[in-house]
Amino acid sequence: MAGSAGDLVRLVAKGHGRSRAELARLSGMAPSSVSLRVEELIDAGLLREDGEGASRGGRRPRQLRLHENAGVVVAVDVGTHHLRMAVLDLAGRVLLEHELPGDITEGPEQVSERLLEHVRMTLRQATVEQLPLLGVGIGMPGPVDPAAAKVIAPSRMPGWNEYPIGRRMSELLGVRVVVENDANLMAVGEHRYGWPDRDNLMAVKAGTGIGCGIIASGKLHRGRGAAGDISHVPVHVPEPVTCSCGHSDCLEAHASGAALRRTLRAQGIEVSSSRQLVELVNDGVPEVTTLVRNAGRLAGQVLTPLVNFFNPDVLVLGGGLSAAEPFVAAVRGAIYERCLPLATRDLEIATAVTGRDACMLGAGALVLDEVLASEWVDDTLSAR
Amino acid sequence: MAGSAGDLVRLVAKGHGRSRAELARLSGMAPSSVSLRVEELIDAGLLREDGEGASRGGRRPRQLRLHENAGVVVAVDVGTHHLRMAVLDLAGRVLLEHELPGDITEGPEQVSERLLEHVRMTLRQATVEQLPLLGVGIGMPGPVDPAAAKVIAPSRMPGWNEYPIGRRMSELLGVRVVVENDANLMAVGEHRYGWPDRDNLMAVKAGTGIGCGIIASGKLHRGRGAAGDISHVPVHVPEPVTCSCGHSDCLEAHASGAALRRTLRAQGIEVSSSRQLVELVNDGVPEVTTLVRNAGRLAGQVLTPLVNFFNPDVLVLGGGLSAAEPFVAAVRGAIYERCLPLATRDLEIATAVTGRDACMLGAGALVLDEVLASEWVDDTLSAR
DNA sequence: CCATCTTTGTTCGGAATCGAAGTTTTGTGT
DNA sequence: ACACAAAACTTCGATTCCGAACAAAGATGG
Repeated sequence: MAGSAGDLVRLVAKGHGRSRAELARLSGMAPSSVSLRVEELIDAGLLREDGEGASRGGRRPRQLRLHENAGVVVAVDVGTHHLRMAVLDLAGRVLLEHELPGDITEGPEQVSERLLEHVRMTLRQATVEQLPLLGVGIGMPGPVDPAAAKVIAPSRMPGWNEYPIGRRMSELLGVRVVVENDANLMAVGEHRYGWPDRDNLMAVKAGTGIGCGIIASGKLHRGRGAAGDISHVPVHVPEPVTCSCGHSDCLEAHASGAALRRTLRAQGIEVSSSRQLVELVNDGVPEVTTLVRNAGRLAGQVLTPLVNFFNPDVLVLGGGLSAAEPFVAAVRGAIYERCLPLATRDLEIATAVTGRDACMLGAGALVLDEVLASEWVDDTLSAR
Repeated sequence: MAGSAGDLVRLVAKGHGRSRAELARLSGMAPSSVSLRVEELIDAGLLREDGEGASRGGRRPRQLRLHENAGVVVAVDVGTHHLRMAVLDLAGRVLLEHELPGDITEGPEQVSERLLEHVRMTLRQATVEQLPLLGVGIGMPGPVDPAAAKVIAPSRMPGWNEYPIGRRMSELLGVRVVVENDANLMAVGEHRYGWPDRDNLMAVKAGTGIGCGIIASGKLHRGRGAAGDISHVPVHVPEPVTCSCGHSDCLEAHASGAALRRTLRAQGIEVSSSRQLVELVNDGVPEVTTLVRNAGRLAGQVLTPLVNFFNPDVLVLGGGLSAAEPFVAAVRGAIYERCLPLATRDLEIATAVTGRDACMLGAGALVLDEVLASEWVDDTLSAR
């Protein structure tokens, strides 16, 4: 019925449309139509007025925002050793957030059971108790087929291949569920929360594994579904290490958190997580620092041609290793040294603005996009 | 006035909308509105009916096409040693086409003078004499700033830096002129004429230089303006050769047509053009074949990570060297050997469908997009 | 402090768009 | 050969949407 109500809601959600006049400009609709439509959306409980903004030389705009009681989404970041979860309102603001340890190798049944339990528990908390759940976004540390909402051909997740986690959660929670790769989500999250005006962005997630998410023209680029893989690019190293893919000079086999821990173990230094690795770097343990710096150099070596090729506005460095300054410095150095001046002139290289939350927030942003693009908006409108 | 007439024309132009019913489905407009609007467009001379199509179980559709007398665009491919030119109708069909030798090092004044003269001469030919010129698309063999319609920082085009060829042609011809890099245009041309349903495509142009054009989600990806550069990626070679960028292991310095000719000259074999190079390969001259195969291997080595990263549907090989079978075979081999199975499983690797016309046709497609997205459609409608 | 210009938002009549029902023309099944 | 379904348009009344003028609120500048 109401053809373009969704457009208006989406503009408000992204923070681009803050007043009726601005919505009219951005949506191309007539100011009068926008006014009417906004009135309906307010009546339906989707939008609400939020005081007045600053004048720009005339009457002050009556600011609009999404009504905080309209509904919430749940965003989940499933890591190899943790489960992070948040409840977001429709504008993407975090209402609740918590993390618990986990182990993805326990297998899909175990993990999704635990996940489900925690989602339900979280939704019973006072802050969000009465609010309808509209969707769930889940990030997984491996290749994902978003259409089927399954993990496919994962390397460090035994038992997960083809497990239909999306369908399962969707059936049990009764809402739409989107599943996506964690590096892709990091790109989405950083784009949405950190660099909303930069339409071409690469986000490198260097943690236990190494992956990259791509935002092209403001949208997540998936290619045929596997885009962003940088883990099996050959790098220049003296000693070959056999990778899971069968080659011996893959970036992942030499520069991932897992690879670094393996090397340290051979030197008699036992490290259990990427976080501990970074602590050792910050404590100034020379062997570890050298290793991490070298990993950064290798990552930079791989990223250089990709930056020339894709020519992004921003290169975001995230994941556990990005908390280690030598890693970041080495990546920066390699890129500035070897990329074309034309490609680096206006390039921003930054660590993740949203830090450890990037993937989780990306999951939220993705499912929010889906919800706001769905029939839900029109249905809610016509329901009252 | 007529808000969405342009959408309909564009759908017909792209070949997606072939009947009123199909247009209604694709545009989202009501069938009745489409019918009325189409009637107007036919009256205005923009569309015409073109017989009936095959039935799909009911009444046969009355097929629509752009009226061939509505106007034309000129597409130009400025090469280092040639000038190719065509006149296209609004649907992108070639009406006239011709090539003449040229030398880009003569400088911008000389070349654009010659270009202008030939455009004017071509437009006086009987086939297109009465038809209004609506735009010109120009491809240049170097980096281009499309917004300013200038060449920037070219390496093999002395005198061209910042030369405002777009503005100059536009002033003298009185129509809009778009200027774009040749590899980008090859991607556009191949996407439009060869792989219209594949939305992610890489087109490698291996001729005198080496470049790559990117189609992401169906649109030309420009990044910050320099996207697609693969010429200065380091490759593994025994003997360093200093490149114009100051490094010694750039792909371009070892695998471009210019580099191969230089190497052959050192061996006492004088070759004047990429075409002659390919002839020698086809004649089975072993030194040349080895060299070209090695160039293909190097190009493949550079493309491998890019294919993993971008994960396209299609990789198009074009430019002079792509006519040499050993070059193509070596690229294919390198990619299938080292890319991820997930990335190559559904990947098509093909030589340019439109052959030597790719860049020129891409220039036409690009300017056609601009014309059909401009006010021209609405103006023509309201003019009668 | 008042006139003027800007910007925001609303009112209301006319025009464009929709959508449901109808017409035309064809495949399909019996 | 016939009824029936299906697809491609067309007609026409009901609705929506636009756009120009207006009202509200405030900045600017003498």
